[in-house]
Amino acid sequence: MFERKDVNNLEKRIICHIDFDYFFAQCEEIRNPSIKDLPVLVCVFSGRTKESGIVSTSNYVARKYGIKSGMPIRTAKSKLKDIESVVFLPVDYEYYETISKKAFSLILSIAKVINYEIIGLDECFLDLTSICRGFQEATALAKNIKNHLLNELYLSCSVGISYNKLLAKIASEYKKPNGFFIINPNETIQIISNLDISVIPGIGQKNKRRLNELGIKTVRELSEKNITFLKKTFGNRFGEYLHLSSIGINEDPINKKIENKQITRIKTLKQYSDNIEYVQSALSELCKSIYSELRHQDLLFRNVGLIFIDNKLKVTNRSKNLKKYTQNLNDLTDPVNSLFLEYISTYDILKLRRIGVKVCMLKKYEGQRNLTNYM
DNA sequence: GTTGTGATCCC
DNA sequence: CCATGTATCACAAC
Repeated sequence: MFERKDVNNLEKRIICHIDFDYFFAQCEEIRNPSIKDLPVLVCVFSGRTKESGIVSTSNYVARKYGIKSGMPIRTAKSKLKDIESVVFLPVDYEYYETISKKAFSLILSIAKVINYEIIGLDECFLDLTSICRGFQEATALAKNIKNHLLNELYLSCSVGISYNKLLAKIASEYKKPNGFFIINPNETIQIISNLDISVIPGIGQKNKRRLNELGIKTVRELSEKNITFLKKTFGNRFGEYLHLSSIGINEDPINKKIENKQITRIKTLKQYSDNIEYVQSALSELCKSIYSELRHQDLLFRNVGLIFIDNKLKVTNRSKNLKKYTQNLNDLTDPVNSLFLEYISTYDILKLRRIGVKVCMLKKYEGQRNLTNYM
């Protein structure tokens, strides 16, 4: 009884964050080790022109030259124009997925955790509270995991251990790549205070800039701001989150049962287009792709949305709720078509660059059969 | 509460 | 004509 109380104390948890290093590019290195010492750039080619698209992930050799995620391929090429051999590869999501699955099943075979959370293809949290007696045991376990990943899958990762998710993630980030770092409770403030605010998840380009404009650059400076000020400036929820994060407090639970809330498919058109039939056929492809994902996950949906991105990269959304949950393809394509026609009717000239289809308000199909009697 | 839209993040 | 694809959340308006 007393022990259980301890385990439930959120301050006393043992949380481990594992992050596979430069994952997509590392997968390519695993497939073809001969490219290891060259800059490797895994790219999303949009198909508009031969070179249009962005860099998804690059290895650390490429990063030395200033290559970053999200950078246009053209920009990356100009940064690397003096380098003799550079490897540009298109994303091969399915291949990365197979490596990812192997890696996580290996991790879970070593750490018999009840509570874990997999995020995307390259990240997970493990709650080691109930299987380790302290950070020391957790360290041994984590190093064991690191070794197995490296020896069996040739995969390097960075690991952070601390007593909550926020700090575990900051810790894994801290010594990347192939890193390992622990943040003990009594060291938290000292370690995080001098870090840039961008180490806090949720502070990206926009929020970093806003905070900088308020004179806040480091975590310490953030912690010195009044919480009511932060709430007023950034909204209640995010403001409170910022304040608590700045002093290392985070009580987010680890839970593996986070279900998809939406499924989106976005596509860049080959050329700007106001040709209705052309766009409609593209939309129809996206619908089919979403439909197969819905079937794959056995999900019903109740909301259908469209995303339009025009030649000026302005984003517009249109969506509508359906009368009830459904899994029919027609219940997807019909609203998509009507939303599209509604949207274009408000424009004289339309230059679409990218289009997207989204379904949300998702629900597992299971059990639904029993409920139909009552509907 | 429900519904629709835009902002932001991360890669 | 450099700028992907996907997910989550806040918030306004009803």
